[in-house]
Amino acid sequence: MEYNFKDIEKKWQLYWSKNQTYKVDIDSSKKKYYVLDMFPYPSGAGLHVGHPLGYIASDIFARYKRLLGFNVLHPMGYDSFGLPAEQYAIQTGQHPAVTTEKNINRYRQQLDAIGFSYDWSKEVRTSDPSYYKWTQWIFIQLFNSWYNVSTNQAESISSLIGIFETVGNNQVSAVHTHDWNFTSHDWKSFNEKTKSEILLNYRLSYISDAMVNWCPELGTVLANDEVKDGVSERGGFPVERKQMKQWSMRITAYAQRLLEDLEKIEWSDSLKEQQRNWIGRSEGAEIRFKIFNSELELLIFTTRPDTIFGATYMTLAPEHEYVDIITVEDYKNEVNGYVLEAKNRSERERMAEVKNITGVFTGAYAIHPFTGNKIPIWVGDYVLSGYGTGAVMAVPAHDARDYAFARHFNLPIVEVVSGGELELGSYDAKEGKLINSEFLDGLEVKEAIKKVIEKIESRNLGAGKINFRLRDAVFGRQRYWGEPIPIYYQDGIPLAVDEKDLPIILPEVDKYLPTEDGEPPLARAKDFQYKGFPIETTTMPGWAGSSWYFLRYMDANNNEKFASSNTIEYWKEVDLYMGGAEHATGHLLYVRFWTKFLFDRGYISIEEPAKKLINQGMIQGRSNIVYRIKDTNKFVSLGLKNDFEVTELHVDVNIVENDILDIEAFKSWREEYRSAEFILEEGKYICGNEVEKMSKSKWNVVSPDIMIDKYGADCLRLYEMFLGPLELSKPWNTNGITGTSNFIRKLWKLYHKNNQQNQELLFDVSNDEPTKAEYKILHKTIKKVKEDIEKFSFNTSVSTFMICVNELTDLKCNKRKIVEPLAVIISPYAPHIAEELWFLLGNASSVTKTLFPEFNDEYLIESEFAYPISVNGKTKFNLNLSLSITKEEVEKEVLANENMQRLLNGASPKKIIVVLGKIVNVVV
RNA sequence: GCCCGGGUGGCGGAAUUGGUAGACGCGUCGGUCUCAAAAACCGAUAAUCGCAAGGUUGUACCGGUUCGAUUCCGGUCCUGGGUACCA
Repeated sequence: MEYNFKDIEKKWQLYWSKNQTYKVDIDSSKKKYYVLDMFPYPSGAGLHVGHPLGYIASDIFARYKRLLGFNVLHPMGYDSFGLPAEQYAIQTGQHPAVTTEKNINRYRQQLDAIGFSYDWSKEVRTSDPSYYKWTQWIFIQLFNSWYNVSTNQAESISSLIGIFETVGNNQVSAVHTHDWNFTSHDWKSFNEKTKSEILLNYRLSYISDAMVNWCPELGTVLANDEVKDGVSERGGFPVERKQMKQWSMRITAYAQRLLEDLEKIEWSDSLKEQQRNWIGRSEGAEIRFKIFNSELELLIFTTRPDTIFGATYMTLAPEHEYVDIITVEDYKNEVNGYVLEAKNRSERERMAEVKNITGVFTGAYAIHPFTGNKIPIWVGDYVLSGYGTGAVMAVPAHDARDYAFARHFNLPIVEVVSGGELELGSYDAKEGKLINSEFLDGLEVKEAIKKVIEKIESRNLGAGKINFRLRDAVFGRQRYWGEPIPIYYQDGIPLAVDEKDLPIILPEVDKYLPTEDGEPPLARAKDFQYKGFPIETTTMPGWAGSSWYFLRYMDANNNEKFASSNTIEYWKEVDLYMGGAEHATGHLLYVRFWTKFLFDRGYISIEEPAKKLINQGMIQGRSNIVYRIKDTNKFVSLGLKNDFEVTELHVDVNIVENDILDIEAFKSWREEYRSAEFILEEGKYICGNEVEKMSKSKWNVVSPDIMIDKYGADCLRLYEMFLGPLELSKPWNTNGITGTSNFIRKLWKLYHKNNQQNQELLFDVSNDEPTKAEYKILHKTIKKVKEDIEKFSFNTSVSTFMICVNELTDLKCNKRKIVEPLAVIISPYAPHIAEELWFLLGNASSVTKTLFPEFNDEYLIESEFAYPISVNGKTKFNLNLSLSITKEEVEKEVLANENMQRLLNGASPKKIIVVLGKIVNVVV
């Protein structure tokens, strides 16, 4: 009988769970290694084949590290708060906790079937009160902290209050929202409410005004994702942009450190670059422009203060507070209309439609601080209110967007940097000499920037400034299914709930919708109070729970602390973090932020959550299409479809194999197809295909269950790794799975022989000493696979296994001394078959406790001699040749090789490539 | 629009990071075995010209650097992810 994966995989999975094989505890005698997967959101569709890609890769690495003797923490859990469960609850009335629980159970079954080596005793669920108790606790720590710029760290709010009481805030250098000067005397005279407002100005979690997508019809705030073409995706109701009081997190306090510390971690350059761009540090200046006939001054931020003499107009964001104030009467109608229209377009839309230039003149003018010229003030939606000061001095000669705007509205363009060969406007002039710029004329750009900032500062027109694109993170959500924010309001003053009273349990509500007056769903809860005062009714965002979960795994069942200090000290940070690149600027920034905060406040001793990060690519769906001839129940095969007028229909990919439709399965798939007829090609119905996002509605979701049932978990694991480089996105297709399936069967047959009588395969290994050739095959494989695992190049190691098994099969090698170590090196990839093989070989213990075999170089060398290459009588270097070639042949080939001749006078070749005794190429 | 990826046979992908392009697997074709089929095994398989030996062209497209480019540089096209309340 062939390899019976069903029985064997079940047997070992049971064995692992019974023996708690993968349970770990801190062990100071061993080096630790922490392998973490980004935990999944348990969706109703179940796990699909895309999920395990990263999980298999990290599992391979975790198992590999165990084989090397590390104490490996490899946990798993669920990011179980989220919007889909809430949407489902709104539709069906089922409590999100119920559906979430159901989904989690399904996920767990599916994960178990793949044979992961997780320590399930450390499972976490973000929606579990015993977990979110600590999420709330961290929120309170943030609420009770401020960022001291002088010490460059977060400190307790009580130290700030102490400073206020003794000296006021004049000497305080803190990250805050509004400027507000007061003395200690003033402070003492403020009432509680004022004090509270002042402190909120400094706290790391605070209340602010934030722009949101408000849908009056649904009475709720929508994600940009939920808004399509200006209307809500759900229901199609109009959506408007609106300011709203929201809880926020002062992540901007950490902008510089988040930027700098990227140097300390081994994340991919592209991901670091994305974070750098997201943080968007830019050096420049803030400059005040007087407004003509007004007391007001317009504050702008520019990265190019040197081009100030090229500023020919000003542009305000439509949301800018001055728009309404400065607009001249005659222009009011037009400006108001424009602002109203711009307001309801999302930032993304506004930026995306850059070719569609719009704007209006306000009728007002600013005064150029150096020339005294009147500069028209415009409103344009290419200026965003959230960045800088929401106002720019436009220098059309040296900025593409300003240029386009100026050309469109016929505004003057003054060139101030010479030396550009390119056309005006497309020339950003980062280098060159200043012209038309009075005291800056003749200076290089860099010098000019310095000089103009000095001038601006000395004349008190503004100051040099470092600006970040990063914005504070809006933290409140008008949703039900999230962590309650542990704040209550006493006479309108927000106060933190006492830590000993945590968690604030998510209350029951009659409906998961906002109230009639547009209050969040939690406002429906009866007696949602603390000490008789109302509790905050917005909840935390999805990213809250995931911003610290890596710490909870260390000590998941601790009721006294989020994790005990000795576990935190032992496990420290994640050594390998595996997850999708789509989290580059969301989760991966927030988790770094919270980690730094917890470090500042002394709760942990690490400043970065993860040393090394690998992004696995996304697996896309590969849909299959059938073609129904219009107004019939007749389906035509792909190659013949052009002869007919057809409708394209998605067909369940599970009843299609290699694009060939299983006609019987199709007929019973749906009632309406029972009597379907087919026009075939060569007796087959060929389906079309398309690569798209995996989605239930496209019938292209492939669940691992079916694959496991058909081919086994090991086969699925090998196949997902074999599919291509881990980091690349790729469509799922099962066309090649027979390859890995064949490999497993071949491996099985390698140490089984056929029983002549009943065709049974009998276990059969020999104790003979392997030959040199056999050892070579083994050690070649060990070397390659080890290198591949360390490079996360799992696809090529699967190839290596295949070559190895093919070669051993050719030699009919079933020797124990080869098969035993082979089982070990295969075990990270295909743990079940490896374990079974190990067991058959008479080893009781699990392969997970074995050491990874070292490769031996001696077996890899075939023949070698060093050949000295001489130039002008001097020996320049030795060639090490590893394939059979004679001295005479070398001489002949070296002399005959043109490249060699040309190169001998220059640098030394590193390598000469020799094939069948011929030098074919030279590496310098 | 902006930021970050990717583009190599019929298909998934290799290529020691500048040195024999196409490893390995799938598929297809041919063969062995069989009454037949399946399975298994063996062989062929980038395109093109040629009976053959062998030649030519080939890593999205255009150009550059180099003795030599899939690899480095400049530009273009297509495509995936992110774009701040999806997770």
